Amino acid sequence: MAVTTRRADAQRNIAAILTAAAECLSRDPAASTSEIAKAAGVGRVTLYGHFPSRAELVDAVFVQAIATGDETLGQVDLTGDPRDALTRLIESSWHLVDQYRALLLAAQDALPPGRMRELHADPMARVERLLERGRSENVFRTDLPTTWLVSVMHNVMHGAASEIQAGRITSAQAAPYITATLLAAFAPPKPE
Amino acid sequence: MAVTTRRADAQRNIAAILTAAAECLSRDPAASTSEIAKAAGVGRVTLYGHFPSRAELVDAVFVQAIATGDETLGQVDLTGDPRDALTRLIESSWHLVDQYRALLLAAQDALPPGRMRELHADPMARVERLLERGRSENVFRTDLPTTWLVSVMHNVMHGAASEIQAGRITSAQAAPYITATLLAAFAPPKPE
DNA sequence: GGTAACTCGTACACTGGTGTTCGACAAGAG
DNA sequence: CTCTTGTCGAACACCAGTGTACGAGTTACC
Repeated sequence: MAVTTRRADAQRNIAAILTAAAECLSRDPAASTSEIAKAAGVGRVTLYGHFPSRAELVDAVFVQAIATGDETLGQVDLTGDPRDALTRLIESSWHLVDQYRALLLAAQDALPPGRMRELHADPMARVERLLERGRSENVFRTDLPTTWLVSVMHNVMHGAASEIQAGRITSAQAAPYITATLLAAFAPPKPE
Repeated sequence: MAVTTRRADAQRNIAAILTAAAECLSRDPAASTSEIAKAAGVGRVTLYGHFPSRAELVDAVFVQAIATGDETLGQVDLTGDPRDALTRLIESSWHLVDQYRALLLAAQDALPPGRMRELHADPMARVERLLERGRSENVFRTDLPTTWLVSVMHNVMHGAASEIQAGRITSAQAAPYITATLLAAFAPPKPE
């Protein structure tokens, strides 16, 4: 974008808008630009001066969230027994999902279809790589496509987030539930 | 509802609106009352004459869908090995989910929170009963709450519906994937 | 201190839906 | 055949949000 020389206060405002948007959208996925601007201590016009539309703002917020999230995920030790590695990865991923759930909903109906998946490419590749390794070591099942397993992981986590929001389970219970469920779902089918 | 004496054409129109709404909402969860009225071959005013608000219309459509769906589910044989019974139940449920997915999204943001769950009570009880039986026969795991297992089933199915919509799997593949995943997830943990 | 970049509030146009009102007209029930 | 019930279209008020235009004021930069 050739950010040649933004004035200092402009940069400060952009940052403020970004973090305010993250907060507001996490509280209410349908938060309006007015709310966000107010929360950022900035006029609505200023907001539109930096982000041409609400959609692009949401996109920017989401990009940032993915970036920091993916960085966290990058620090997870994925070596050793794939089952243990997956447990660690789930733990970390779950925290992120739990945290960014509402933001994700916001992105879902503000961004063009496919954009979400595009942005999730890196974290998804991480999971896929681990699953592939587990498959080659015969500790994960190979009778279902890897992409399906990734999808299951994704949906179980988001389902857990819904359960929490509905008050049926607590955030603390969720992680072990998810882990227990997915490890069983991903194990090779019994020889029977 | 004290349907004392509706005139015949009124009843016909109500039915037409209901089925038209089901169609429209299945195509586009955000379908407007104008679209629905037009599809029903009825004036918008007539629609409002029978349903006080869009929300109540969506509710009525949803109630109807649940009723017919639950009837279908009632015909599934749930006796014998719980794993086989679950397979059959998944098969039937999956068809319904696949069919009514968009309608469900419509209900999600037109109905007050909790209403959906309320309407899902019967089909959910059906699943729970089967799971409980399987648990008592030691073919389903007991280390996780039944409600959690129900939630997993729910989310895996809806995840599959998303995958189909995104064109990543086909409707035919979905059922066996779901079954294979859930049977593994619900089995008792290995003694190890 | 001059200048360009930036911000602010108010106001406005536009959009797309919801729900209501009106009066004229059609159709079913008895 | 009449009267009630229902229907129709067009028009309207309303709402909430998005994005734009203007002009005056402020702030950073050199």
